[in-house]
Amino acid sequence: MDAIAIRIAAALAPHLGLEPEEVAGLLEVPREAGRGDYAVPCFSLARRLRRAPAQIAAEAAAAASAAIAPGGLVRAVQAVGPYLNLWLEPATFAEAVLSEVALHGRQYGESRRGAGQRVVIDYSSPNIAKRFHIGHLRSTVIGAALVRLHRAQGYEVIGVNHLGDWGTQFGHLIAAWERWGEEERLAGDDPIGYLQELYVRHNRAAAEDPAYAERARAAFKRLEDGDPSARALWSRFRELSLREFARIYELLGVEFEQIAGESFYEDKIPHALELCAARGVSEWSEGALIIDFARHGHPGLPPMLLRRSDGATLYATRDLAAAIYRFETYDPAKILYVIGAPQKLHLEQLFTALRLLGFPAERCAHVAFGHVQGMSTREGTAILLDEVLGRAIRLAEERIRAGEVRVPAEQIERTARAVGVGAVVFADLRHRHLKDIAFDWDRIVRFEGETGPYLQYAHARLCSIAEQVAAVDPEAAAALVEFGREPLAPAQVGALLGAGRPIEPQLLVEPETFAVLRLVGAYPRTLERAAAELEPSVLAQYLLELAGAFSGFYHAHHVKNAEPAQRRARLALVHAVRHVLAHGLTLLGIEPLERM
RNA sequence: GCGCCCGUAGCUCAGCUGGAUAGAGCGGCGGAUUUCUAAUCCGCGGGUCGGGGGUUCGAAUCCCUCCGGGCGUGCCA
Repeated sequence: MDAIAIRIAAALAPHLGLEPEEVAGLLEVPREAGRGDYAVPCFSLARRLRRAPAQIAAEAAAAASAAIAPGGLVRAVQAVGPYLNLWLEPATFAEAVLSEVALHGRQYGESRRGAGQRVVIDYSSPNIAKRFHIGHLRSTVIGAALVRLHRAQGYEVIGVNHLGDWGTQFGHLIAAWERWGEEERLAGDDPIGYLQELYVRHNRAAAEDPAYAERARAAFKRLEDGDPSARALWSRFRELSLREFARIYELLGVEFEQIAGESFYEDKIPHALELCAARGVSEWSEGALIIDFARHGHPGLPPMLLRRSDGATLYATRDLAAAIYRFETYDPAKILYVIGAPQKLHLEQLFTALRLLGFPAERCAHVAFGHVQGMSTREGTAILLDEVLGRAIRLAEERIRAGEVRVPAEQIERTARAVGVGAVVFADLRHRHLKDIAFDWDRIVRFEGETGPYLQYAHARLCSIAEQVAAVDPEAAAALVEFGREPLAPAQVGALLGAGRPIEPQLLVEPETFAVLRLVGAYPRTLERAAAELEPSVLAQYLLELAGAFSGFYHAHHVKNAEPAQRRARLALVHAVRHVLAHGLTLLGIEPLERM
């Protein structure tokens, strides 16, 4: 919980006989005006304090009201039934919030909660030799956001791209190549498209004629057994794919600490299987090696296959070897699997297997998301990510050129890219992601309303205000030059804020201003919650609220044309909002723009 | 068959550790610019929170059940 919440809670905590941290956890913003700036519902305290909620609220309100001092943060406390409603002194609140921003500077919002702990995040993980389609976007952007959110909480994060670069699918590919492969086409300008075509063709053939399926299985077995020609082909296909993916990752601003596909764990599989055998977890059944969970106290869980009857390993085997490797190599506090909801059973099996083997499986979590419907590579119905991003960027560029062009000519391309990508990324991150979604062109490349470009626009506007204020009032800009940048010492903050100082908080008291400050003050706890709940959408929704509140302020009040003292105070607000917006957007993987 | 997930305004979604009169955006209609970016803002209309039952002082939120949709369920990943 952040300093602001604790400061607010501190006014009530002693009268409730609780610690400020506990009260801060209960703090909420009443839905309706007239019920205070904040409220503490007392229901959950009833049992602990052994009194009725309404009585708790009434007594605490009476005691807290009596203790209110002029100039303090809390201006009034009122019990309404079981609620403890409180009104803040806007000037004191403004000072409190802006002090926090000044104190932490560009690190405002971050914490060291996770310091000394490691987190492994397994995300993106596309299959090689297939095109990157819109269904792969989710794991990539959610995973990348979780990586950044955890770093902002002080964790050491190892982002792993667990490429699908092994398995029977390569049997299909190799078999297809050996049957139909044309060297010229692989050397052409769309090698991945060609590989995918081969794969699809072989898969279809296998569906009708079991002989093809058999050849695919045999080809993978050869690959796994180290057959040189199979290996050479595989390695070539893999290189071509990585080159293709690199382009997309660059566009999305995604970097991995480790690109370790399933093949990386090939030589780690024996260790995993030995462990299973040694602990008595695995057994042979119908010629295959399995873990029969029913015999280990998990009656409802279907068995997990570790080795097929022909001896080849499976996805599950490699995932198990990967998890063991990660536990033994990194000793992580968390391992997150950012993988679609359809794989829930598979991960449940994996986690249960790890527990049976004696690993702390409770540290593993499946960050699941609904799949994009109708995206099948095999059926050729997938919409390519390239296509989506390309279209979004093109539309963004048209938009920039259509109106009054504020972007310098040499920046238009870059800006269009940021806006287009921002729209697509935000469209994916803005909601909780368990529900399946139907792909919709119009929705994903929208620039108005609750979108990425809306946030970028708010940010650009903030930059523009700051720039223009600096032009008309260089003294104001100079006075605030340290605010929101490097973290400041308390004495420096004191010199910056207060009556007669550069930033006078008593000038930041209008309702629209208060609404903005309340959100700025809530940023640290929002980041904490987004990371703890593994939900980038928590941050996305918050940023929409903040940008909305700022737009309300913008239309109600002027910065540039205000009186000098007022202008400085509002400029500080502008800096603070700009910082939070830029920081939050960056965490989501969206570039904050200065002009658009 | 069994298991899991989802169902809130015409559409897309917030709200879900139970709590005050269920909120946004899009779309529709009507407005706002002699001043900092109209990719903005303000207003209006729009809901038996899938149906039913239960627990509770109180249910969109928890439990049961039914309906609808999706996914998974031993040799794919």
